[in-house]
Amino acid sequence: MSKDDVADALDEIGVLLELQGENAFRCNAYFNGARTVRSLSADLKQLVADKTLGQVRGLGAALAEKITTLVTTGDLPYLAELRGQVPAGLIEMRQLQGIGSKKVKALHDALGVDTLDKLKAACEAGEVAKLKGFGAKTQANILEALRFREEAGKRVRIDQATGLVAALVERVRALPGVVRAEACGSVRRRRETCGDLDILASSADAQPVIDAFAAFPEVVRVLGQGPTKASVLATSRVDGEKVTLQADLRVVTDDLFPFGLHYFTGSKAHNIRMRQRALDRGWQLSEYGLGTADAPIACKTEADIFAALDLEYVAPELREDTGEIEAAEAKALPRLLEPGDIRGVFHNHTTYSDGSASLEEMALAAKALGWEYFGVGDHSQSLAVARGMPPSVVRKQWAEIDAVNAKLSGVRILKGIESDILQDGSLDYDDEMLAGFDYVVGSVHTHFTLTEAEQTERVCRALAHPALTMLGHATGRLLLRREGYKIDLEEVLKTAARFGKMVEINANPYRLDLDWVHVKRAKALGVLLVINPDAHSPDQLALTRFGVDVARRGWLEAKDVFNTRSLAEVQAELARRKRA
DNA sequence: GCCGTTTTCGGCCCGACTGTTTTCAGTCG
Repeated sequence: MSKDDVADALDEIGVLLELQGENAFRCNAYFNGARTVRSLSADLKQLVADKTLGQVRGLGAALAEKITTLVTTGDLPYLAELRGQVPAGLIEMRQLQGIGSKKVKALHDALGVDTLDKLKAACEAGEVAKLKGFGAKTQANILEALRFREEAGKRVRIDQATGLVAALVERVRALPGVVRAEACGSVRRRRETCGDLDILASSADAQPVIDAFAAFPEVVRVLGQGPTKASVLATSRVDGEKVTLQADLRVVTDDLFPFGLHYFTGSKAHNIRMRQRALDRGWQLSEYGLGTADAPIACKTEADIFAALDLEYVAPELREDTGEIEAAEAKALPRLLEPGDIRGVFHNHTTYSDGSASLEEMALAAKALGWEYFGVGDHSQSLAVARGMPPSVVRKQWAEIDAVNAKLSGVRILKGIESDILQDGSLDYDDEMLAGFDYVVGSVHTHFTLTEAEQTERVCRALAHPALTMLGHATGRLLLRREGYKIDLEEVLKTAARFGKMVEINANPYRLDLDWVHVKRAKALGVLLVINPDAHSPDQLALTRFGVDVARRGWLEAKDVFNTRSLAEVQAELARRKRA
């Protein structure tokens, strides 16, 4: 049972308790516990085995016991019991915009409503409006929430969110009287998916900014609008795909901008720690300032806020309360990887398999990005659906690479391959052919339904192969579309460390796999990481930036990432590995 | 349910906005 499975179970307990009217702090303890487990960088099974779960902040005796039961038996009788007490439909009702556990419980208690269909019928019959605490407006809002359930409220990928929020921020900046405007929230923290957009602006006069925002062409519905804040549903086409998200704008005076920026960037868990730290000093921290009412502490930037609390500046990507406060206090934060540190990439496709551009076009696009090398990693022979290359085509590609390299200057094409990891864990092609490549990326593209033990053994066997250089997209997930295959990543990372193999951060925004939590773990285990765009066209090389985001969220520095090295260093290292 | 080293009880971040109320509860972030 993975961390996410355990966290999901804890979240569900929290929701079920809420729906029973349980004390909110007790419910929050489960939500906090879920978040803590989700972002644990240590191995959960190990913590269970060592009986040290209870030492993790946020996990007490009760949660430690339940997590232990979940991890060791794969089941939790307490959760099953709660499920039996609460109709499943109530959880769906709770997910509606504007409806929380209290209202769901009231609807259930008073009207016996326990499905979305019954809720709709009750609203249409006018029964909901008659309830104490409800009214005509609430009833109409519930109907609206039911109608928009399919359209909004869904998370989108970071590339989609970035596109939409950039358009909105640009419009806000152009409004009269706006001094500064920034995207905050999960977009600024560079999470792999986003559920909404947070925008902060500063202006001496908020109302006109709010009113203009609510009338932007991207806005399809205004969810709420006050003097300093507006919530809207905004939509746009990003790369041809329709993206609809809730977008919140807050407008503050410019002297409050740093506090607002910090507050609305979150995460919630990070903010709670920061507020607590302020309280420990007899101060208060909120979006309106730091200090006391009598003695506010002026801050011009976010860095000033951290400094006032005796902390190093914490980059937004690290603000998850996963140790960044402690590290900032000890002045031991990593010097995070920067996009400009990247000097080339290794896993990309050309027309030799399922890419859309030639070797030369791809290499020139890499050069245009300022890179020194472009590693090709077309598909191997077994993957017929992606036009995997039989050995004869590989030799043809090698000849063309030599020819293009002789012609081009300022960029070097490296002869790589994305070799399928076959069902038994062996690599595609025989050893002689594999030895002809500069490096080998090993990836799983088939047999996703093996058991976790089988999949783990398969990948670990590939990692043990002397020819393998790096492991591609470790779980095969497609964000918001497909779960990754079941695999014990802890075992995979330990095996990679044992054999000195690199692990890829696949920068395609559909994948972002290895995820940031495991990136942090990989670094702790001494695994060298490599960021690859898995580009199938020249413009996709720029997707590498999303991989840099993941690396930063995983606390990586330039030295932790192979493709920050120069061409000469890369060639020397690859040659050394082939001799070993 | 978790936490704490002035602790084992009494707190738990806190403000904006909405819709229901006529002072506040619920929801959200």
